[in-house]
Amino acid sequence: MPKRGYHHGNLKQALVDAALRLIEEKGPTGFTLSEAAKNAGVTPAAVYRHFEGREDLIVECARQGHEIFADLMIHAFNGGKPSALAAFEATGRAYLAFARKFPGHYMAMFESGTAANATPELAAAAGRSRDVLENAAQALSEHIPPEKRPPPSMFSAHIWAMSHGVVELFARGRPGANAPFPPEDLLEAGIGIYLRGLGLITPDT
Amino acid sequence: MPKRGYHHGNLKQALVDAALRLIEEKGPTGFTLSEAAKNAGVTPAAVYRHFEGREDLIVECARQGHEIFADLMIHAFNGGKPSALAAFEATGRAYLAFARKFPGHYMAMFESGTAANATPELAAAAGRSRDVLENAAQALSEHIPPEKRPPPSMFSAHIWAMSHGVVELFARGRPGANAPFPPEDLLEAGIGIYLRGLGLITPDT
DNA sequence: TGCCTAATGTAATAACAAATAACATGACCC
DNA sequence: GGGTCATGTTATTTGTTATTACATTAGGCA
Repeated sequence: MPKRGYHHGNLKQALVDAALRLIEEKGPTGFTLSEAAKNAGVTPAAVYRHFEGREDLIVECARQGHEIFADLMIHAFNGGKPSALAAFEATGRAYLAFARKFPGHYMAMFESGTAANATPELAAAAGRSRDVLENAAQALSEHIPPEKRPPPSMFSAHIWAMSHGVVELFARGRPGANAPFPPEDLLEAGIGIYLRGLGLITPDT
Repeated sequence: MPKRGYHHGNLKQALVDAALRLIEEKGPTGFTLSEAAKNAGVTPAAVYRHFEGREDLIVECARQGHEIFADLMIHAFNGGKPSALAAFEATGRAYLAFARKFPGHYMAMFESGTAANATPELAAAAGRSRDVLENAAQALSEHIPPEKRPPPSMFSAHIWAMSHGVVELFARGRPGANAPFPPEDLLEAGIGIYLRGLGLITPDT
């Protein structure tokens, strides 16, 4: 490898990557700015050329996470094909897949204790990922008998809440001991029961 | 009150109380051992007579939280009276009420990044509160047609996940902006739809 | 080409927190 | 009244965040 000179070349992203690895490894609490700088091969003070401080670095990690998240969800939803229901369930699975595949991003987004509106950029990215879920709920909503149709934003909030709860409580080592079930199965069953409650799945079996 | 002398009298609990106030105010990340000590009227080093360190102090906050939590849930469940369904719904409301009324405890329990099995005492307390929910689910489960009856532990996991998700995402300032609905309504509606999906609420209206 | 300037990284330092060790005080017991 | 141990303090070490002043490189412009 060609030894880099005085200038790093792409320090900003290198710092974000280092921070993500550290957050994934030691949690948002254990993460330190100094260690991220060291892992990027740079002194702590250099970080301040690109970020306002520790908090701002975490916020950027969260922002990038929301961008990836929204893209994944859009891809999973796939414009509502082949059916509104199938697309919706794929979106639910994508939620859990994201949490599994990008744990550093997920922790920065939801477990770092940073306000979602810390910066306008973060708020915009978070809004985008929320809209994806809400659109999926909206599309599926039209198959619900109107008299028992909740507002789509409530519908999507329920799904988001259950998904997030499953991730937080059962896809890590959180409560009593461990998950009694694989989180994927737990979430899929939960969403299935919920959709049945809305009349979206016929109680055939 | 008589000014205390060299000895505090009940420093251990005073430190826990100070820590809880600080966690509630500035989040588990912003909480510092030194400030908790100062708020309790004592030097930072004194803390180490009662706790192994910062982490251990948070763990004790979480443990006390689980004890309160379990007591509240037991009281809400009320032995399954007047009906299994009513008792179960009361338990769900108690979850949210706990998060509202004891935010410091709740954050220490679920947002502090401490493992739930950090100490045997914490694991025991966490197990107790989990059992309460599971028992409530078990009791209600017997009203479900056996062929569509999920294991009670899965049932309770779903409820816990949705409750936790609602608290985390919509009972604070987390995502895009704010909750589009009051968290209480959101959770009650979500649980209602879920129970309908299980055939526990007749679709009369 | 050779300087000028802005961007980028370093060194030095201050303020603060965690943790530990050595010391001081007072409560309790005989 | 004296011993002893739990409890709290002072002092110190180490590590982190953040700031400031300084050094180096890249790239534009004559």
